[in-house]
Amino acid sequence: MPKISAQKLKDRYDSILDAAQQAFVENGFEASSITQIANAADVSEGLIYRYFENKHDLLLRMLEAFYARFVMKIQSVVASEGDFETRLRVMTRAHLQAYVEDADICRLFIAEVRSSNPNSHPDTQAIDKRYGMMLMRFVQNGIREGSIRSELDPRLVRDLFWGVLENVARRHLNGRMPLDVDVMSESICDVLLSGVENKGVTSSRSSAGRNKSKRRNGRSKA
Amino acid sequence: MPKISAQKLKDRYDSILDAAQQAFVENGFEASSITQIANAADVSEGLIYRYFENKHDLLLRMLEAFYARFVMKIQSVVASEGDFETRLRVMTRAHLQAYVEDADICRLFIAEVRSSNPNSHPDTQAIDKRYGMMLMRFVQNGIREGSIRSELDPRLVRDLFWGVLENVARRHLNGRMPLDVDVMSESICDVLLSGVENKGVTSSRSSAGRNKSKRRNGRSKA
DNA sequence: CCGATTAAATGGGTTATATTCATTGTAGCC
DNA sequence: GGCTACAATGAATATAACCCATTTAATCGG
Repeated sequence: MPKISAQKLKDRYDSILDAAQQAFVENGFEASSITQIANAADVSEGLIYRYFENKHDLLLRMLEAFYARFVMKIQSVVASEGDFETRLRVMTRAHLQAYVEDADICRLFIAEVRSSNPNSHPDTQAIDKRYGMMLMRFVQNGIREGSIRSELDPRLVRDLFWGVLENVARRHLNGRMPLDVDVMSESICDVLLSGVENKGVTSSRSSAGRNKSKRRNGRSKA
Repeated sequence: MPKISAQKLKDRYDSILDAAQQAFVENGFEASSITQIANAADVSEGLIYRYFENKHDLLLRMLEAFYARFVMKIQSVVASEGDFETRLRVMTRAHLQAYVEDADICRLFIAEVRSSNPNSHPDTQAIDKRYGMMLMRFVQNGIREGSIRSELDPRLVRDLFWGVLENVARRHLNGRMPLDVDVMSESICDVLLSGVENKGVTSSRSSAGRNKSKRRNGRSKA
């Protein structure tokens, strides 16, 4: 056969990837078979192994493509004007929105990225790392602009943002509650910025403002 | 063959579960074979299917057992004396500690619980739910005691706690950074309680205290 | 103590599916 | 037009979960 044009190769590649994505999203990774994907993509089973290393590699490439789109979306939105708080609110909304729109892929994405241990699957780790770096830059900008307390470890702040976003999204995806993206993202930003502590004197107890000074700086240790 | 004593049955069950846990932890779920587990447990392959529905069920039972221990640990520690803040610090430390001690099982746990979609695997969801309920009670106590702002949605607060714990733990497990549990848990509690916002007038910008009143109550909508 | 009963345990057989590879087809080039 | 290099095929292979007919042995009634 021929040394086919680059375009044709790309098309074949894409059609296999598309078929795989649809299969994985509909039936999950395990329940999707190479045969089924091959049929859907109108190629032989063997050909898949010319374009992809194996079934799992097929999943990874699919997730990478999804992730690239995801990051692009978030970044374009974060690059917008406005102070840190505005950008935080916009980003949070976009982030949740993406989860809601592509719930099924997100599940696959999270499962894959979270499960792999670092020794195997460096590709997976790389996806995760890029994601984290984007958030990290975001936080660092916030610190630079003076919107985030500069004594905080930016990595911790990033994990805080990251964690609450993923958790809120996941709960709404796995539960059956519909997620009002606008309302929820606003609440998230509020609590991220202000913390949960009750600074008023509402309490029956006096725990609220207790040893604040000690906490803010001191390593009291336990 | 005999109707064996309940004790003997329990022992067999446990020995299979132990072998499975070791295999899964060392090689991961996929890479562990029933044959290998059967050999390690000194039983025939077929017998495993008398005690467990299938390989995946074996994983679930193993994770349930792990999770039961985990919750017990946390609960015993949270039940301790002290105000909300103290309990929060103690719980956070215990939580991180557990992650560090059983890193490999935690990875399996997270992967399994996070990946499954709600339609399949109700057992998995149940594990997750109990976990969430424990945290939820914790938060509600904090609100009742007046330590957490009562206008916050407790579910959101729970997701905040949950998310940052998991994310911090995961990053340290997957990266190679050692995690200083005491130091990190203190930082986490600080930021959870106080939020990230810079309330001082350090900033070159005026973003810090800008529309605070609007934020605290109003649905400004977007 | 014995043999009948019944459930535990075995392990070879079955099935399902990812992966391979010897073979076939064909696009581009001389 | 034939040559060649590579795309493409799909039957064959390998592996591993899972099934089931058969075997083994605890328990108990006599």
